[in-house]
Amino acid sequence: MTTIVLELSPAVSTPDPTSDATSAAPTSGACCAPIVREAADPAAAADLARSFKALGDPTRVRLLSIVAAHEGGEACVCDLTEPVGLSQPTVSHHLKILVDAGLLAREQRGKWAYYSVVPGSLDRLGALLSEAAR
Amino acid sequence: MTTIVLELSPAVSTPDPTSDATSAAPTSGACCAPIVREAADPAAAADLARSFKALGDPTRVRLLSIVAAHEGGEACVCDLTEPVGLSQPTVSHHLKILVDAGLLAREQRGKWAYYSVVPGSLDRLGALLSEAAR
DNA sequence: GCAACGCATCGACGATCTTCGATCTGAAGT
DNA sequence: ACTTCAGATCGAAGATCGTCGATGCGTTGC
Repeated sequence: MTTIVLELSPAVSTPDPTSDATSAAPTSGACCAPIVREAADPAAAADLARSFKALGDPTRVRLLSIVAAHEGGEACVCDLTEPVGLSQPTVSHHLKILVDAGLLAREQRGKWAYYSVVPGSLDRLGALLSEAAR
Repeated sequence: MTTIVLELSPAVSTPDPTSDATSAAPTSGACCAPIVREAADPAAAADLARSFKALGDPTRVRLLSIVAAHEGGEACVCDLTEPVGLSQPTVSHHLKILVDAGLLAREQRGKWAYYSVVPGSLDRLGALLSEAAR
């Protein structure tokens, strides 16, 4: 979901460059520096935060890593429950969060449920970070 | 802190490729596919998760964006408290979390505290994500 | 010295999250 | 049909988080 777009680029009409507020405010003037670019709007920020929150738990990072480390890039729950040392319901819970975040895909084949990393999902997040740092 | 390193590359001694476990398990065999690469160890995963958790809150994403949008890439608390619509203690709390995560830097100049984005910090996280997706 | 200002810190409260055991749902297998 | 197995879902307990008002600390100005 989500079409995460972080708009940082469009320059906001550069306000009158009369007062140079960069070099501190010596006496009484305001501390505030003018805004040069447009900040991310609340909706985009919430969207981004939702994705990062899914990666904000050590167990989920490990699950993602373990899935990616498996041959074919997929693994079932029984492959994951032991390496992380948590109960099966807990692992299922974390996997659901990663699926909801669009980072993992779930496919049921017979008795087992196979999880795989959604191609490009991590790259997309990484690109957003690099772009935001510009 | 942190020297976050996510080791996903070093191929673990490819186990005997006798049984092809990729194409499901038709009858009784185990569902498990072998591990091809080494997964991130718990310490690295916790380190990564700590950074992502700092970005896992909408307010903090906005703060980071607003700071970056200011001229000179820095802003004081009084610049941030109004755009996010939260109390000053709350904003200070979020800023501290971002500083602890190594994403923001704090510099006190006279009466005001100026926050700026740590150069390369977001790029580093983004690069780790792209690498992990390989 | 004293008041005003910017900001950090300190509890405190409610909300959310992580984890578990217990239970439910489907798919194989006998 | 009944049992078995993989996995999801369901409360519940405990921990963590986000937010606030109140307060403390350092700097600036009178």
